[in-house]
Amino acid sequence: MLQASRSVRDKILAAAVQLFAEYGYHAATMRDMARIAGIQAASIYYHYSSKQALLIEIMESHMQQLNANLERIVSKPHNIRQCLYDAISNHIRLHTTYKSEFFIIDTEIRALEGENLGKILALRDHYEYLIQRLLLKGMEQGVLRQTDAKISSYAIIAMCTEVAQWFRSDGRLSVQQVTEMYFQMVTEGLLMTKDLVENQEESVRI
Amino acid sequence: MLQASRSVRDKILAAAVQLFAEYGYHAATMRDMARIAGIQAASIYYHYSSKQALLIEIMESHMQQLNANLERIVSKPHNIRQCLYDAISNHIRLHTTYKSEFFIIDTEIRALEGENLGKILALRDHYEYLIQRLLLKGMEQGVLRQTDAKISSYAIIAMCTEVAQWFRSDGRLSVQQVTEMYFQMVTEGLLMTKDLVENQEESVRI
DNA sequence: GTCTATATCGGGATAGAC
DNA sequence: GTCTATCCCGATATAGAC
Repeated sequence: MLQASRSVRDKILAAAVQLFAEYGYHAATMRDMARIAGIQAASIYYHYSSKQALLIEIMESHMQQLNANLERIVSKPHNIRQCLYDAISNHIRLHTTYKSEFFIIDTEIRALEGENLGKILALRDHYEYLIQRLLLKGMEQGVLRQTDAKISSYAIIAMCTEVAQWFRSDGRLSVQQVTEMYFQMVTEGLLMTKDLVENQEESVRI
Repeated sequence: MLQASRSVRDKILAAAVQLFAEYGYHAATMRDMARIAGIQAASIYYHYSSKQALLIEIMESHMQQLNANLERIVSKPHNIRQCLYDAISNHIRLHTTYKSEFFIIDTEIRALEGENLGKILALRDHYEYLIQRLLLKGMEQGVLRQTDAKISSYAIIAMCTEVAQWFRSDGRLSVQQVTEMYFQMVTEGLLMTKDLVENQEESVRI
């Protein structure tokens, strides 16, 4: 593939990401996309066969990256706590770095046609399976509380995914700060523990 | 308003809820809506001025109900822990009872036009404000750990909202079971605490 | 209040020149 | 590879009869 053609392809894809995220798949138009990419609408079809082809490319490539990273994390011989931290870190890092792309994945599943829907659902299911297996392993080892692994995985994924909706890279919090906050929330929850209460009382006494 | 006209109005609204949730606002058509309601497309416009009017009615009424309930909960002189439980319970109960409606609220914000967007965002902001105030009160009283109230509120809301995406009223879990699981997750997290480890060891020994 | 008929528009996609 | 021109369809919404 020639350099010049790749560049236009990328511009089209970037424009699609921007418009799908801002207006939604159905409300985004090929004409607007072409305008942003600096070409005519018809020229898009030399690079992509349809609007749907753009959607599936955006969704599939990023889901695959998310999954590949998680595969690598859970296959390492780390302890469960570290694995869980890495998994949350990966999820939040990708969802903040590729904010628009993952926002599209999160909100445009309904717009997938034919076998495209199955492809993306399979990737999502596999991701959930990896998280659930991690949680179950943690429960077996006695590191994690006994909970319903499915429900816990949904809760973790939902809260970490939603970061893509409000995170600003020029905001007051860094990706790492957010990751640490979410990890603490997932592992320890919000309630003050007896230990902490005692520590607090001690520090007040001292 | 006559009884006969109210009935058709409700059928149209129900059809809109179903189609907006299934296909998304822009992909849902007035013709399909009319077919489901058992009338012609043109007849819808006697009851609703536009497709957008249907969307805002669905979103506004349910957001108002969610907010009104939370207002009532936080104004009661309960302890913080109970208030937090009631808040989570209210959120999950409404999101499972009016699954499609809240799914629309969660995914079609972008489809709101003109001042409608501002109306819904104001309701959402107020809801977040009430949750944050509850969390801050809990921190002041030493019942809750010191965390960033904004971030914690986002995490709680995100995980409880997502229940609407997978919950089935004929599934294996009741609304109350789900509520208790999520409350435990929010308050205590997943990690096994020292207390629990000791208890577990004791019960093994015994 | 509901209908039939239709105005009006904008969308995705294609044909074929260059 | 990119263009101009256009096809073709389906969408929201309106007009006006009944």
